[in-house]
Amino acid sequence: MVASRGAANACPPTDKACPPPGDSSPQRRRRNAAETRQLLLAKARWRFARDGYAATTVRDIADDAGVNVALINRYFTSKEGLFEACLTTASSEVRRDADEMPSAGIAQAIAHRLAGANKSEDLPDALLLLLRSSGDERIDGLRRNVLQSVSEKLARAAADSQGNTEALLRAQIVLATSLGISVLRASTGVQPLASATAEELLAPLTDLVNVMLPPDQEKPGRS
Amino acid sequence: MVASRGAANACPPTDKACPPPGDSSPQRRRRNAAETRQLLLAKARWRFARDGYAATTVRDIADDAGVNVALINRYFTSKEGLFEACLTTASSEVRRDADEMPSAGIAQAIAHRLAGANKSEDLPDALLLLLRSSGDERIDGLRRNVLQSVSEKLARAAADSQGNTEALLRAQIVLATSLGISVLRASTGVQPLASATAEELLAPLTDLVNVMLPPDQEKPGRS
DNA sequence: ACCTCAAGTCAATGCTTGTTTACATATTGC
DNA sequence: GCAATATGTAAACAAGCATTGACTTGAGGT
Repeated sequence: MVASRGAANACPPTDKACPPPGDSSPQRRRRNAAETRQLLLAKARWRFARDGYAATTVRDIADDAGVNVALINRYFTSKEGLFEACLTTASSEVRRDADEMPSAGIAQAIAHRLAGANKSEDLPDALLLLLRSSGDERIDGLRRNVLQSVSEKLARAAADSQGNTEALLRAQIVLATSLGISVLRASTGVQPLASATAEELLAPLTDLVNVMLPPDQEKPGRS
Repeated sequence: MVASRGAANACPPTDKACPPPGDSSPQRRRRNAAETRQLLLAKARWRFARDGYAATTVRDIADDAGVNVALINRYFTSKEGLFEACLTTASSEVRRDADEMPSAGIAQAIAHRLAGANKSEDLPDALLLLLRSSGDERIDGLRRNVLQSVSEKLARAAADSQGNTEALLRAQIVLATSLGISVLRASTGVQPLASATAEELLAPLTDLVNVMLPPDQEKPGRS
């Protein structure tokens, strides 16, 4: 708390001893630009999603990747460039996922994505990234665009007719639920939500999606 | 983007020209410890909730309050102490609000809180603060405790019988929805959610609460 | 085998940050 | 009014930050 003299910052936001997953790269050629670029991207994405932009230092990312800090500036020109690259890849993942969203079984898809039970497992990180800001206006615009179009796709996937404003609002509330669950799971250990499996999430989310994104035109009964 | 040489940080996370509300304090005695302490607390809470812990500088807060930076350390001993003070006040507000939650009309209460249409208006900030971390384990424990107990209260307010695990999970999902809506409204301008009024939020939230926190024992029908 | 250039490292550099020390000034009890 | 003290200010400190240019080192073509 009170360092003897002029302690600038005594808060490691994430335990250094908790590195991003997938640390064991079996055979990695010692010098391969494309490979280390991808590695930096993956580690950065994990840190940014978990700790936010400001709390993440480029040295942390470089250490996670096991390379020198200067490579970040070489491959991405700046910390902000790296963040933008992370956001771009995450955005396309989320967009693709929203495109593949089936009209039936939306809740199941969401549950599996949130629990990270899917093949990729890093989709929760992609969602979290959409809530992190670097402070740059242009990059924040990207975030807003993704969220907007995903919510529109979600609204259309349910009731594919008119661009009803309330349908869009409801879709954004479902999106807010997904984001909120991601945040709660990642940054607070609230139980039982934090360690709920996809199967356990499925039942509540099914009810939620059914009532918020009604496949038929008429609203559900409101007691 | 690329400052000529050794530019450390070129990212103002929040526009300096967008100061916290309630800037006009009509008559303020020039020297009043309790008053400036409260002022610092209010401005800090706004910044922390909006930009997060790491992206907020003590100089920003002091400038918002119109006082010298050193006063933060005088009254709160450190930046982290100030953050903890913010979190403590916000926690008690959220706890009190959860206590006053009526068994009927939960959705209405949530909608009004989220839209900031209530008297206090700063409850969305209190919710956002519960998602912000300084990296300190002890303070993060406070956050977790509040979220846990609020979700338990929420679960009991709906179905006040058994401490069913699934009921708790559902309550935490409702909490996640509230937090997600707060974040989306505060940090991304996604429309129509960002500028939805309490009245517009009411209908969807009523459906959501009715299905997620069933007042009766039997589950709603799942198609 | 060697030469070359990409891939990676090292050691500053200047800036920002949180914090503190020394100083100024208003307020209050007498 | 006058000291005593609470309240606020200014300047400086040390550490950490992102960034950069000059350097080493390894892989691949000839």
